[in-house]
Amino acid sequence: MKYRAIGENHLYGKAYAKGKKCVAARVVVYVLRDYRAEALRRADPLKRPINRIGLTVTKKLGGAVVRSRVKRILREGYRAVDRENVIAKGNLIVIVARSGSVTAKSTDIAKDLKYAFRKLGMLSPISRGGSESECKTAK
RNA sequence: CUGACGGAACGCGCGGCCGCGCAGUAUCAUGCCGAAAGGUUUUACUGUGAGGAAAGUCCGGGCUUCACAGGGCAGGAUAACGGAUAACGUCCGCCGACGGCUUCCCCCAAGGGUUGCCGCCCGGGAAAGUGCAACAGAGAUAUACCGCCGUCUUACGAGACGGUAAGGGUGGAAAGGCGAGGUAAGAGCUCACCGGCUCCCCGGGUGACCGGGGAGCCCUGUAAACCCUAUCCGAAGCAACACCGUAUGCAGGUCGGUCUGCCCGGCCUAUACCUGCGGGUGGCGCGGGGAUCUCCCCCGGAGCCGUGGGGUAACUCACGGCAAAGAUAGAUGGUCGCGGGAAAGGGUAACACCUUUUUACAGAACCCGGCUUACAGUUUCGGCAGCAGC
RNA sequence: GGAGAAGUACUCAAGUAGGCCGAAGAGGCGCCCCUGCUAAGGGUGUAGGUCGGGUAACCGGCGCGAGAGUUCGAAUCUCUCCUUCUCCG
Repeated sequence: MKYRAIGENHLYGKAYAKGKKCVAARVVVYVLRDYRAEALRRADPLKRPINRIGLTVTKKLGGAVVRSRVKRILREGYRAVDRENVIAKGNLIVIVARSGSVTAKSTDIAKDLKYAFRKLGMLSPISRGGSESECKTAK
C-alpha cells in the first residue's frame, strides 16, 4: 500500500493546531480530516480512499543520517500497522518523532502507532491480519 | 617482534522474507485529476541505486543570467625563486630563516664554526613616508639616575657647570662582539679579527641564491598597523535562469534600467521601476538535471585504470581498456539467520575453543579540481627507537 | 541548497586604529531603613567563573565560544573549527 506525503507547509500547521493528538512513548500522532480526500480518491484509478502522511523529525535528534533513518523506520512502522489492521482513511496524519525513536526498532514504532491509532479511534474493530491478543499487548 | 610518527590503499560480506526511488517492456485502459500547462494510479519482469570525506562552504573553475563600448578612482586577493595546471591561496622541486638530531674542528667550560638528515614557515619591502611601542627604566630612537673624570666654589657635609655610554640597574628591544692602542675619564675615536648591510668585480646556477675579492657603512621592533611594489580580479548564484499556464488590486514616489560602490562616458526602455498597504498560498507545472534504446551527429569528462615514451618530481604525450544514482518534505530500508574484524571475560604452557559486547565518521541535491575538519578498524611502505637471537 | 550576521559575569550588554582591562553600566544578589509581615520604594555594598594554597582576610595561575598563529604583549589582528540567528523562491 502506497501512501502520499504532505508537501504543503500550511497543512502541517493546521494539523498541529486543529488535529486530534495522541502522545505515545516514542512518537506523537496528529490526525485531521483531509478536505481534499474526495478529490484524491477520484484521482485513484481503483477509487480507494487514501491517507496523507507527514513526518516531522527535528534537527535536535541528530544529523542527516540519523533523521533519514528515523523517517525510514517511521514509514516502515506505518506500513506494518496498515498491513495488519484496517486504518480509517481520508485523513491527514502527521507523525512527530521523539528522542526515543532514534534507537527504536520498527516493531517498537509499530506498537506505538497501533496504540495511538486505537486511542484516536482510527482502527476499525475487525482486525485484518493480526490477532486480537496482539492488540491487547499493544495496549 | 613491539612501539610511536609520516605517506598510501581499503573502510564489513553473503542469503531468505517484506518494502522504496528511477529507467525500460508489457498490462489495468481510448481511465482519472486539473481551467490549462501538465501530472498520475495497478500488477509482473529486467536493469540500476551514496562517500572518502557526499560535510564545512575556505579557495579555484565550468555553466547560467544581468539590454556587455571603454576609462579613472575606490575595493578585494596573492607574495623568495622555477615549474605543473583549465585555474588556484593547490601540487612538485629548489633557495633562505628557525628548531631538533648528527659528523668533524676550536675549546677547561660556556659557546662558536662546519657536514648530513628530518621537521617547520600566510617567507616581498622597515636604508620611501606616517603611526604605535603600555608598565618598568635616567633615557625608547634618542638620553646622564647612580657611577667615573675635569674645572670652579666650599661653611669640608657637599654643591654648581661640563665631559663620558666602559660598569650598575630596567626592559621584548639600550647604538654589533672581543682584544689592543688611546685618554683626565671614556667612546669604532683608531687598528686587527669576527659578524651584519649596501654597492662594484669575478666564478657557478634558468632563477631565488651561493662562493671569493674590493670599497663604504653599523642603521631597534612591528607591514596577520596604514602604506609601497609586482601580479590578478565585473557581479550574482540552480531558491541562478529559461519555457508554458494562471492571476495581476489600491496609494505614493521617481524618468527608470544597466558589468556591483563613486565619477566620466556609452547603451537599452517609455508604463518601466521602487516603496507601503491589501489579497492569495497560487502550478502535487516542464526544462536546467544526467552517457545509453533503430539510425546519424556530438561523443560523455580538465574522468579512472594499465602499458610504453619524456621529466628529479608534480605532471604530460601515445595506445589500449573500464564505466551506468537522480530524489523533490527528499528513494538505498526493515526483520531474521550465517560469517568476518575488534575488545573484554573464561579457558590453555601457548594456541584452539566458549560467552558477551561492539562494527567508526557520516547521506548525493547543477557539475568538477583542491584545501580543511570528523573517523572504529585493517593492510602496506619508509626511516627511527626498544627488546631478543645470530 | 545558497548567501550573510553575531558569540563578553546568572541576564541584557559597553569596551574592537593592540598596552594602566578581568571587564564600564543596568537588572539580579547581599545588608540596612520603611511595614504587624510581604511586595513596592529609599539607602548602601562587595565579590563576581574555575583551579591551587591558606583557619580566615587574602594570594597566585588560567579564563571575553574553542584551538592554533603574528607580536615584547591579543577581548581586539590572521587562520581553522563550534554554536545561535537572519535572508532567498
